[in-house]
Parts: sequence; C-alpha cells; structure tokens
Amino acid sequence: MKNHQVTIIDIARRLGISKSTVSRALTGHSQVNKETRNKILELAQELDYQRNNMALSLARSQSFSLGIVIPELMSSFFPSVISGIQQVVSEMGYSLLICQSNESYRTEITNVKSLVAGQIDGLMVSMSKETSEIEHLKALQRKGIPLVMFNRVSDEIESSKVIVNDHEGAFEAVEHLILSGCKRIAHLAGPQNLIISRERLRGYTDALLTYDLPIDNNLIIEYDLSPEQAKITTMRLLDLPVIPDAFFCFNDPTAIEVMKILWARGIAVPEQIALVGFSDDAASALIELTTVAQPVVEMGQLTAQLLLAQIENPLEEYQPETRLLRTKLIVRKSSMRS
Amino acid sequence: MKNHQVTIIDIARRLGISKSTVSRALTGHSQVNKETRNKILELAQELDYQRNNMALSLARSQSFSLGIVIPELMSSFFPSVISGIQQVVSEMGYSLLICQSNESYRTEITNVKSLVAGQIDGLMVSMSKETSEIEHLKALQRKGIPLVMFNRVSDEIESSKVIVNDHEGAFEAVEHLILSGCKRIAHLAGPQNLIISRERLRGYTDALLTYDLPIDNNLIIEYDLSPEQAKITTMRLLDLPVIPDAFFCFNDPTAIEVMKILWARGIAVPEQIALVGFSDDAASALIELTTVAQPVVEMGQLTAQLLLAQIENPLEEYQPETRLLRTKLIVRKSSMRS
DNA sequence: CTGTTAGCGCTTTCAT
DNA sequence: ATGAAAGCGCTAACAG
Repeated sequence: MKNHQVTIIDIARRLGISKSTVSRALTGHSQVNKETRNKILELAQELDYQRNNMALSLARSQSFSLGIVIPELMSSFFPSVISGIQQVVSEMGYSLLICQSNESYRTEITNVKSLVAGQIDGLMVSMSKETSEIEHLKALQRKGIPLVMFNRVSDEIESSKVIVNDHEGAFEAVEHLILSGCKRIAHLAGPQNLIISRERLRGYTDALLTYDLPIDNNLIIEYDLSPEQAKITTMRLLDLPVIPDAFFCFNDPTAIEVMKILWARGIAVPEQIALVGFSDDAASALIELTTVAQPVVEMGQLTAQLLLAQIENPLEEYQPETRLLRTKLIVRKSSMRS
Repeated sequence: MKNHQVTIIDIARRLGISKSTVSRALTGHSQVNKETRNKILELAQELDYQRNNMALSLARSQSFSLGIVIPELMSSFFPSVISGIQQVVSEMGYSLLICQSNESYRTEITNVKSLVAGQIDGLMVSMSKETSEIEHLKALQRKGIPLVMFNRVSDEIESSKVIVNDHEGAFEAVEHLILSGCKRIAHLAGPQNLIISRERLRGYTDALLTYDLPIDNNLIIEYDLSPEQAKITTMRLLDLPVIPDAFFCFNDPTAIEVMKILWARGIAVPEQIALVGFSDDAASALIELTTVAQPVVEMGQLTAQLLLAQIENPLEEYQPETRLLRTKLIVRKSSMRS
C-alpha cells in the first residue's frame, strides 16, 4: 500500500511471477508467453505503471539524453535546427539538453563539461566564434562519447558533420550581385578560424574571379560578429575613397546591422548599395533582405540521425560521414536593382 | 584495470577504507576525519573521479533535471527567458529539458507527459494559445511534481507564478497613443482563454475610459495569433467605414504583421496609423516599433528560483506565491506623431 | 518460456 | 569517525 511509484516488482508479486518476466514482457522481448504477457500488460495499464528511467539508465549505463551546444538562441537559425533535432530525438526516446555558449570559447568548454557530467549519450555542437582549439571535443571522443558537429565544424577532428555548401551559397549570392550590375562588392567576413567563414569568403572571391572582377582587399574585412564591430566595419567601408556598391555579409544579423547604418546615413538600398546576407533569419523577410537560405530543419534532423546511428551502432567500427546540404538564394528587395 | 569509469569503490579499495566513507567525504558530510578526507579528495582528483549521476539519481530518486514547456522558440521572448532560467538552474546543478508546444494544446500535453516520464524534478510552463483545460498540470501536481507557471498562467491552479503587470503595460501603451492624439485605437486582442490576453485588453479599455474615449467593439478583435488571422483581422479593421488611427497589438509578432500590411497598402506609420506592440522582440527595434518591454531575463531567473525553492523545500508546507514584474514602455518611431 | 542471481554506483540507516 | 548492509528499480546472463 505504498504511495510509491509502482514497480515491476509490484506487478510481479500481484501476478505471482518473477520480475524478470515482467521486465521482458514490458520491454517487448519476444520470448514471453502470450497469455502472461497480456496479463502483465493489462495490469501495468491498470496500475498506471511507468518505468523508472533512472533505474534503466543505471542498469544500462545509458542516460538516453543527448546534449547540444550552440552559440546562441537569438536568431531563428538555431531554434529551427533544434526543432529538427527534437523531432527525431524524441521519437527515439531521447531527451535533449540544450546549452548556449554565447559565442564564448570558455563557456563552450564549460557547457561540454557539464553535459558530460550530466552523462549524455552523445553530443551535437556548433562551435562558438572564438573556438579554434578543440581539445575539449577530442577529450569527449576519447571518453567514447559520440559527437556530431554541424554548421560550424572543425576539420581537426574526426566526427560526422552536417554542413551546407557555404562556398556554393556564397558564390551564387555574389554572382547574383554581379549580374545585377554591382562592381565593387564588399564582404564582411566572419572569423577566419571558422571553416564556414573561410568557405563563404572563398565563394565570394571565386565569384569575383569567375566574372573577371578584381579582388580588392580593402573591400574584405574580417570581423567578430558583434554588432559594435559590424558598425565600425561598415563605417570604414563607407568612408573609403570609392564607396562599395554592394555588401555581401557573413550572416543575416550582420546584414541587418549594415542595413541599419545605411538607413541612418540615408543611403538607398539597393539603388546605391545592394545587400545580401546569409541564413534567411526570420527578421530578414521583414526588411526585404536578400539572403542565402539553408535547410535548417533538415540540418537538425540529419544531425540527430547521424548521432543516433552512431550511438545505437557502437559495435562495428563507426565510419564518420560528412553530409553536405544545399543552400538556396532568396532574392528580395535589398538586391533588386531591376 | 578496467577501462570503466572510476567509482567510489575503486578509490575505497585503493585507500583500504569503505565506500561509505568515501561517499561521505566526497559529498561533504562533516563527520569525516580530516586526514582521510584529504586523502580521498586527493586520490579522487588524481584518478579524475566523476560521480555517476544516474546512480545518484536512482539512490535519491531525484533526477536533477527540470522541464520547461513553452509555446515556441522563434521570437526572442522565450529564448531570453530561458537564458535567465539556465543561469540559476545550472548554478544549482540542475539541467534543463526544453519542450515546445508549438502553440498546440495536444502537443503541450504530450510534452508534459514525456517530461514526467523523463523523471523531471520540477516543471516550468507557459501555456499554449489553445490551452484552457489544465488537467494535465493538475495531474502533475497530484504526482507531487513542483510546478511554476510564468508569462501565460492559469488561475485555475494553485502554483507559484511569475507574470508581468500586463494591465499596467497595456494601459501605459494606450495612454501614450491617446496622448499622442489618437482617437480611434484598435486592439488586436489575444485569445481570451489566456489571462495575459484579458489583462492587456482590460488595460486597453481602462485607458480609453480614463481618457473619456468611447469603447467601440468594432475596434476590438480577438484573434488566434496566427499570421494569417492577423492579416485578415487587420484587413477587416482597415475596411471599416471610419479607419482606426492606431493599432495596439497583443504582441510584437502581431504588430509586425500589421506593419507589413500597412506598408503594402502604402499607409503611413505613424502619421496615418500609429502602431504599438508588446514584448520588445529583437526584430522590433529594427522596424522602429513602439512596444512594451518585459524584464525577460529576470522573469526566467525568478521562475527558476521559485521552482528550486519549492523543490529543495518540500518539507514545510510550501506556499505558492505570485510575482508581478513591471513592464516598460519603449517609444519608437511607429508611434511618434511629431 | 520463466525464475534465480548478480549487478549498475551511490546513499543511508544502523551499528560499532 | 567509520564500516556493513540494505536498498533505489531495472536489466541481463545463466540455468532450468
């Protein structure tokens, strides 16, 4: 008559059988007599039995929870990726521990540590803008914890990765600007420790090269993704002897900062300066910003799938694989020079 | 020589003492000989001992994880609240399981169930727009799981709650419009099953009454928070014989939808129609939307604190308390009529 | 097909 | 101050 949760022992006693049988019936082990199985299932239902996951975890030394470390939750990019992840993860009976690094390397390390302490079965990460050392991720792998990187990945580690074709996306964006008649296209480049930043830069330069446009290093500025730096950098570009006629920005939040400054200065977009961002954040449609859309939900799903595959498949030597998704240019007013 | 995690047994054996003592030393039970304690702590350090939380959980029947159910992650409101929650929660050694109801009552119920199955020690919830029955939350409490509601709360349940003074916030917003010269102020009201919607509506009507303005029911339309309905509702208001000269919207996403339509129709904001939202979403500053800001991070912190207080204090009869935070009107261009 | 027996790693009385 | 022992609830060989 305890008020306690009902356990398999309770239902075993009531039925005069052993708890092993109950366990087997409840977990669907085929080798159980149909009748007893039914009796067990019925009683379980009747008693509103709920299996105790902590016990399960301990017994199997599996926590059934996964971790994810992302830079931030403020733009719509990561929330969308997370939606995709949640879908597949919860379907498989896992839960998700979400940590924000707030773009800080230190915090990222702390996050990973606390997730490991929390006994996660696997981790998904998109690196902070400051991250270049990835010892903390290697340590993770040494402990045998499966890892999948996505979006912002490192090439100094062997793990599955899910990324988009940043080079192609950037190329198409810049190509579009060129075909719209832009000749002096500036690029606000992301931190060059991130592959994603380098690839987008490479897409930019390749597009210029392809169309025989000069690569002017004054027009390429790497910055740290902070709104303050975005502002300073933009000012610098606007104060150039010959002003750029287009900005291709590392991401949408950056493009939005640029847009604000152009508005403030009364510079017409796209007539005087055309503008293109990257990622198609929720706010971008609002201000008619041309951007390179990424298949965010799909990216999340894929990331989760790769991680789960690795978790449920530790026996055979797991082969890390890299999935490359395609981007899609979304042309809006900010680059429509008719 | 196992490759296994090092356990308290390992370190007990090495030191020739019992695991109980080790456990006590490691958890900081005062009654342990200083010398042995130090030896234990040192060895633990040396061996890089990490306590197994699953075992801890099982032994104490506490999972040290908390759940949160929110309508969505897309606007910046909930991410900010979550940041506040994360701070205090992780500091206390708990982890956070985040679920989105996607504004669906069914999903909300599913979320709660799966969190309960996940053995959470407590739950924080902001209801979906569809929720009016809260049997699922009462069931939670019957199971003895502490609950704190925030933002969108219900008055049909006894629990701690963290809300802002929606009435005051709405009143000030509408008062501001009135003082700016608006006379026909429309209100796009939220679903009236939510207290938050009713309070904002009440703030609106009270402001009108205070300034001797008529309350015109044609200007008050309840809608379901979907972009489609926002559009339809706005159209209806714009097709009125006498057009409104201001819109006070239930929240910022709504105001943004309205703004888009006004832009499309070539209606000048704020000259022809002034616009005010609620919550100060990230996108609002961008489009110069006047809005009522909420102390989001603080709301998160408070919510987490109340929950933890209840969890760590189950002995004495816990008294639910409601915290009322203050809003702040942020005037931007969308309502600046000279 | 089913029961028995060991754990999983830690906490917690109860003795000593 | 420390040890012995009994769980927490479930899984998983190993016998029958």
